[in-house]
Amino acid sequence: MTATIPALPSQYDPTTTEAKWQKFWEENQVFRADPDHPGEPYCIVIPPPNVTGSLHMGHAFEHSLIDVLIRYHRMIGRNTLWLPGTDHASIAVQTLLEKELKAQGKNRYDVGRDAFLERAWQWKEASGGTIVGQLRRLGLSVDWTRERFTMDEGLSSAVLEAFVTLYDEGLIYRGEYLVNWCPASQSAVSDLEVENQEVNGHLWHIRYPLTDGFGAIEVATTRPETMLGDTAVAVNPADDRYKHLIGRTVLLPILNREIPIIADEFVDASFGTGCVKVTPAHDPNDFEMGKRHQLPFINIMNKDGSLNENAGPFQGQDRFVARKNVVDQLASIDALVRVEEYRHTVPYSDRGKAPIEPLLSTQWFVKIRPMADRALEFLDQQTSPVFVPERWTKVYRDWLVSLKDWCISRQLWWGHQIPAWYVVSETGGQLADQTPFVVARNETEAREKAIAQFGEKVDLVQDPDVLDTWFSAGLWPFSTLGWPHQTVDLERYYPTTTLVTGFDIIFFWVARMTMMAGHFTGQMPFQTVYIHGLVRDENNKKMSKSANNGIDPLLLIDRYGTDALRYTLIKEVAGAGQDIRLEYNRKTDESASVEASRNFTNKLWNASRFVLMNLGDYDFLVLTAELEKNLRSSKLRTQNSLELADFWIVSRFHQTVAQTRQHIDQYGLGEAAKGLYEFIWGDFCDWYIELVKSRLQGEDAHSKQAAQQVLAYVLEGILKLLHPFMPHITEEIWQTLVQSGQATLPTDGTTLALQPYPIADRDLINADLEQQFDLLIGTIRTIRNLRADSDIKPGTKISTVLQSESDRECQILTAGAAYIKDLAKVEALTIRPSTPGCTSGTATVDSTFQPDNQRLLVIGGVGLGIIFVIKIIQALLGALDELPLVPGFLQLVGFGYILWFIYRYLLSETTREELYQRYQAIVESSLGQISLATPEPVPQLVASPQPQMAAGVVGTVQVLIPLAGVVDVAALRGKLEKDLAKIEAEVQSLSNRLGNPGFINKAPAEVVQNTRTTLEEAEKQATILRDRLNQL
RNA sequence: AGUCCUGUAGCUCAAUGGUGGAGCAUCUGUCUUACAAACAGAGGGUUGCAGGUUCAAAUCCUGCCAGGACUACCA
Repeated sequence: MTATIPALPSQYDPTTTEAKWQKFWEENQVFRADPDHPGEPYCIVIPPPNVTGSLHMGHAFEHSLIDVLIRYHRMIGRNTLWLPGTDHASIAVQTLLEKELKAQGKNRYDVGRDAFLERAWQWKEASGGTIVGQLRRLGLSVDWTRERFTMDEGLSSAVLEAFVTLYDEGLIYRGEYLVNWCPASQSAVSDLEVENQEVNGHLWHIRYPLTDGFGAIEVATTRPETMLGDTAVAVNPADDRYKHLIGRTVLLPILNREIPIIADEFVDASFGTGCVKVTPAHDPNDFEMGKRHQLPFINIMNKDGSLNENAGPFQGQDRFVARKNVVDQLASIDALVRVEEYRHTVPYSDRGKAPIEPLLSTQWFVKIRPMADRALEFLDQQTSPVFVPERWTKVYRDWLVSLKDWCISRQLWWGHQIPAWYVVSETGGQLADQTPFVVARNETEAREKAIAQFGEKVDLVQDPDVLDTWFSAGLWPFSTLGWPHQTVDLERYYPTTTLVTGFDIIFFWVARMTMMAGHFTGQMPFQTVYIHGLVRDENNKKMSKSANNGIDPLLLIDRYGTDALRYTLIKEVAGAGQDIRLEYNRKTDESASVEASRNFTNKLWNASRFVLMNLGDYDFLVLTAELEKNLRSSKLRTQNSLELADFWIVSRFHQTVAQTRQHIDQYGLGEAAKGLYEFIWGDFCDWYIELVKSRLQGEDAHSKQAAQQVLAYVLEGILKLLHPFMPHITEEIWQTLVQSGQATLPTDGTTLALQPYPIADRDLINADLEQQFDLLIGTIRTIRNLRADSDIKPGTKISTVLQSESDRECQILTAGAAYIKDLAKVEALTIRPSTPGCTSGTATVDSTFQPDNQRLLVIGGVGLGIIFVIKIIQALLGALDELPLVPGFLQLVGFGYILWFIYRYLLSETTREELYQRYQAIVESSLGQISLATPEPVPQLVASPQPQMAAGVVGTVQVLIPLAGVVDVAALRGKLEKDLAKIEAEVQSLSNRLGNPGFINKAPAEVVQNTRTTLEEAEKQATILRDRLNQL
């Protein structure tokens, strides 16, 4: 059975493993959603990546987060669906294809609409799968059988339905407005597709002479060519400098057009000269002013960005050429006052990468107000959707309140063509702005409508424009599930549970989905919106194409594995929604943080190898079933050879289960991931595995078996807990573990991904036990620490004395004596009580050791030990009888001890048992030394003189290690003094606090009590250290 | 300009108002029979600055400073 195990390499190789399981999951349709599954639905629709895109770190981050949520909910029994897909990205695809055509010396009009679209579909078939293939490498548990595309048949019909309905309801209209024009793509774009960039420009000051000949007025502009379209100059009505000019006219230079000086509140008298040139057809503010004052709207620009016939001598020139020429001419006619260097923001087209021109044109718009108000109602009255983190609610709300009508038409071909047909027969066969139109689901329906209105002889031409990609994206959560048809999926999975996305598209996408969903489905499309942060680069900058600072996730996956990358991204998230930073070295393509996660996968791999190597011939189910039975039948007793360490790790495990679930339920994915790291590496690998090693190699078959059971049980639990975060490696190990060492692909599709997530069993969590273990761990650490400080070689076995005045501490130490000896490499361990105020040199087994004559001394020592015990008994009797007659210091000490001893050990049965165990431990440790072959430190059972000892404190346990050979007293002293100084500072601080009446009176009693307890302990530690120092 | 987020060890981040902890990195030891991608140990802090509230502030309030994001832009 275990034959395959030794063949496992000592380093985990993610490359083959990850590909193997990705293929397995997909082939077995493990993630295919079943509407009939009994669980409560848990559905997430993917934020559709752009079909032209390739995987960037933002995708990797977002999808890792979603996959954790999805895998977790699938494992806790929810009916889970993660629906994937892509959007068609009108402008991006069109730009790409036009570039191709341009390389062939053609444009889209040369090839025609149909051929162009054919090419587009060909391109989509050939290259549109890139991003989808890359998503697969992330190991996402999406249901590929339900993959959608915004231009597939179903979604296209949803778009039609939505458009026609909105139009019929008067929520879509057509009109002439100023839109953001992208001369590069020659299309309108929405406000949101505009990216403002700071540029170094100029502010040109131009003089406009008054037509009546007396003086001139000075205006300033960053776009001097627009002066050709000026139809007024505006001043603030309250501006005393210009009041007298209002109503008079100026002569526009070059064109010599007479334009009025108007008064408008919009003008800021304090900026520049306080005079503004007004170009209503080329500036949004001027557009509003133009409407207010009924000014003429003069459009001076063609759609390609060149100037038109209204630009007079500059007709045909590109806008930037014209700008220079206009400036030159203004200078030549002395109308240019001055040129100022000026830093300002210029709107750029997000896709076309060219400066936007505000341009007057006829477009289609969605009337936003009624839909936004509906979404606001859901938010204000039903707190729907819920935003995580909560602060984004305000951003979302502000946006809904201030939304303006949405321009949805794009002068492009790739996309959903607008279902409006112009009755061109009414306008002489031409499609003009005023041509009447009908809106319908298809041409047949359009023709019927047109005939009804305009008679039999109608010629129809469909609107050539397409809809904004976000129009179809706004329908995504329900159109992908089948809307407008009432499908089983829509019934079962809508509204979806959670939407996970970045805050940069709350406006673009989230608000549009809520508006559309509110309107068409009467409910919000998701219950919760989890807004995650950005991935920043190593310099804390947002990763973006324009900054070219992206880090390729595939490069990191190749180097470290998908699991490592996913885990890194998730572990970095603090709380919900915080930005994360990714360490990266651009020269070597290495990332320290991903490497750390890779190391973690390797740690898990090796821990699992260890477990598998030590399980022998086993049947996984039998092994864990047996343990379950034993854990529950006898809890903390040890009849089943389960011991302290076993109960401890089981308790820690269930604690971790509870904590992990709680974190994930509250979107604390980073905390959950970090918690698992600590448990797996810290508790399980560093402590538990080390603790069971001797049992696995020991003689006690029952103890060995118990350890095997616990190892298997906890390891399987770990794999389940970690699966949502690191799906591949956990699947690989789990398959091997449950197949009793075989690592074959299961033929029945059995997978970790469908196993139930661990449930925390409160009965197995034992806080007291964990606390006890903390003392053992602390003690082991202190001994190791003293060893290192004292230059004791790691391989050397030593003697150690642990002394505490606390019964409880002595009990714990005794119970864990074997662990301490094992992990701190202690050969002779003495645990003994110390009376208060008498922390060393009592009449118990003394801790004086000498490095020679060991054999003789040991024999003598054992003898003396026996005599010592007898003496105690004698002293007990003697003291009772002869107390007044036996003076002397030693006897008094002995008597004090005896009284304490009786009280402590002899009055009850349990403490008598403890005494016996202690005695056993002492005997064992002494006998252990007899078998030593080489000279070792050995206890000399004489009270004085004091030896050289390394000393430390943990809790109120004094840890003493006798030192052999030449001892650096100064170093010992330095160490002790340093420790003491630290403790004394703490004592001082605590005393001060307790000496403050305000604190005693006002602080909660519990806090005061805790402070007192801490002070007592600190004082004890200080006493111990001072004592030790005195004896040096 | 407005809104929001973030300033804690060299780096990345923790700490229900109760007196600052991890992981990486560094340094020192160790190839101890799962793992050197490891193990054991150590050092490292005026919590951005200045006030205020409080018995008590990294935490709450105010103002600055720095970084970042978003929105709107003044021609």
